[in-house]
Amino acid sequence: MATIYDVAKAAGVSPKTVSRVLNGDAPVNEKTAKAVRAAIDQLAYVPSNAARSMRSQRTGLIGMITGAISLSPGFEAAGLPDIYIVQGAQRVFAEHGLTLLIADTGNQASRIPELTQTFLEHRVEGLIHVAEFHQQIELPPNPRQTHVVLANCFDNQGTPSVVPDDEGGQLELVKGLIARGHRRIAYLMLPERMIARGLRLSGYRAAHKAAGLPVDPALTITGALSDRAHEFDLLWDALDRLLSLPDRPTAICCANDKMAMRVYAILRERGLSVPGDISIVGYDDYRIITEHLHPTLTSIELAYAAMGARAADRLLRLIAGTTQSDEPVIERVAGSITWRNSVADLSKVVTPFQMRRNDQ
Amino acid sequence: MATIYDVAKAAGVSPKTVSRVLNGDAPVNEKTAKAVRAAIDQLAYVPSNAARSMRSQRTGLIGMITGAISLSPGFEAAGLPDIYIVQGAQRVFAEHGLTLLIADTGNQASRIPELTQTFLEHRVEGLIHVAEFHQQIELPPNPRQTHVVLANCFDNQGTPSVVPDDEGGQLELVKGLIARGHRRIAYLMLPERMIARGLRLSGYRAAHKAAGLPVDPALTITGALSDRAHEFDLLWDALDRLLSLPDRPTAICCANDKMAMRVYAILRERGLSVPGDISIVGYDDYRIITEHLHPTLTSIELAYAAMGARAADRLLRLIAGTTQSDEPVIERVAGSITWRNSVADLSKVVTPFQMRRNDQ
DNA sequence: CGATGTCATGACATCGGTGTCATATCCGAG
DNA sequence: CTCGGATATGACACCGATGTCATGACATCG
Repeated sequence: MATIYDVAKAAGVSPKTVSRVLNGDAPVNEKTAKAVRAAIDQLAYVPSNAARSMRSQRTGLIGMITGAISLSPGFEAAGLPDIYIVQGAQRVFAEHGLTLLIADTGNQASRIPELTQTFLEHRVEGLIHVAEFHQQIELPPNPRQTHVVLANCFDNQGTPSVVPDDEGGQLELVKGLIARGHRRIAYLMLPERMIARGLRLSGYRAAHKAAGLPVDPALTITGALSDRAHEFDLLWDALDRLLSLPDRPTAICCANDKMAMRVYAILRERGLSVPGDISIVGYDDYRIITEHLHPTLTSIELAYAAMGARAADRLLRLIAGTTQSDEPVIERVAGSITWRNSVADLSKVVTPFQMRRNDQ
Repeated sequence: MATIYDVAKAAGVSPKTVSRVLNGDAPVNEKTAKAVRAAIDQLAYVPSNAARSMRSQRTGLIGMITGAISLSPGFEAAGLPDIYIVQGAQRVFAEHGLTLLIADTGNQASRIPELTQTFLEHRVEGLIHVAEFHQQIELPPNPRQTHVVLANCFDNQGTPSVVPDDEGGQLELVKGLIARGHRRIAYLMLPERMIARGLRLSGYRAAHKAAGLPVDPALTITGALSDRAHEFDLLWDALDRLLSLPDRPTAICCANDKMAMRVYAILRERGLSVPGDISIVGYDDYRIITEHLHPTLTSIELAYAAMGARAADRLLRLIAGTTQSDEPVIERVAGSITWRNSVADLSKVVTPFQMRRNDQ
């Protein structure tokens, strides 16, 4: 591949002049510059980043490690949208002329040190760890040779993090249901060990408190298991308990859209209509489900792309040294709610005919 | 950051000896090596890939460009799993000690040249273009400075490609239905301009031909639009036509799982049961849908991870110069079918009781 | 007209490794 | 004892850019 010397020779100038044309860091006579550019085109010259970064100490690379980071495995991998975090971040970095290096742990936290080492060899200017679901992690005690930001996870070492606002999200969702006249709102929760479970439950309670409504413990039930086994039975039983309550709930919050999809099926099997007999909301706003289910499912997005972008922003500020001293270590990103047809508005009178029209 | 000179000084040896310890390319006295390793640990030394690759001319980097590559926009982005292609490829490259650089066009084909330029500056050893859905693309007439492989797309320049085996997939799917006693099989097709539409239709026909069955044109209808508008109405009408045929189909092939999900809803609305009254199969095996729908949906996977891995393999062989001369330019990857509860086996007698048990 | 400043360009060192070649040491064989 | 050969190590140049500094050609000003 052609070098800057080849170009210099072809254009009849010194390499340094070619460099100046490329970087525009000093005035070059227009005629000379034209000759240089011609030589560059003719030789299809592409400057070497390796050589450049040796002098400048800037590689323009950012590392990203995805996949299960958790040192304690055992959760079913969501397997899905953490990739949107990557996309969100990539977009921001691209705008700043930075290129993203990515590596996946393939579910083995033990591989993190070697991947980090590789990135350090490439002299990344910063590193983002992305988890598959909101969780606490523990990074190997790596001497911090570079800037690190965590996305969709956090640690107890004070590493800057960007996570979903689970508490605020559930709060808004339940507030919205209350605003639509619902008073008995059930909540099918995530598996026990998941961080989001507790946070969302707090949000659920806070919404009740804000509206002066009591929280009935009979309405909050675990709706999913971490190991996936017997999940359908669990859900069936949970709904059984909810529906046989003396004062049946008018709405059910599901821990995610997948669960909502199953709840649809179970309710249908029992001859109950959504939202006629009972309203359903999901979580994640996983569009392929929410928009294509029938009726379309109300849900709140897990703002993955936004989290990726925010994490990237944060890393850029760390690199630039412009981080505000009063920035919180953990930054929460809220997603927005899309109200679709799975929720009945009990505060208005709705005839069956109107309802049917609304739905699709 | 510490350099090899710092390490050499700390260990009381020459830089070259440190280099030898790192690379093991020449014998080093064990005592010396131990001192060097101690110095490396103590200084937290990480070798610089930039410096190394300047001499060795090997960067260990592979570039990947994702996003809509099509020069003719207008299709609804699948938005889904082209990212699994990235994962599949990443895994293979990691095994070979290569690191993946990724960039996204953000749906603008016009950005490809600049992204390619960036990768060339990083001296990638090869480049993979990934498309969001199976399509023909046209790469800018880039002087080929590096090896290129296409994934999920192909061109007319003879660039090595890895694409899904749409024809074979649909063939097997329909064959499977025929084997289960279905004779009237409808097919709800993809939008007109999509490559996969024609290929799958061929597969559908080939399966009929192989079984000696006639192909009824009334059974193949477009079930989706590229622009998403009025898609639900289109599907409703399509089903209307199918269900009012004198000899109603016993099975419907949907162009993808999303469509199958909607078909479920429409059939239910019409009081038809799946698979009691009619069997449904999807395409893509998008698990979050297929496994959680009720009844679970039979589908054939779009083997994205496998495609990524195959593309990576192919690129590695190109780089190594070990490509077989008789390799076809376009390599097709078949996905496997998972038969779930949405298909009735008409070749056996099934009582309603048994059916219900099978289902979940 | 000489001093000063600006513009355009080049010589040279340098970034941090590794390839090449030279050299020192030690061993056993002849 | 000498020599050939393996073993262990270092000196030095080089990969391809760019930062620093120097220099020559002009233009401007007092």
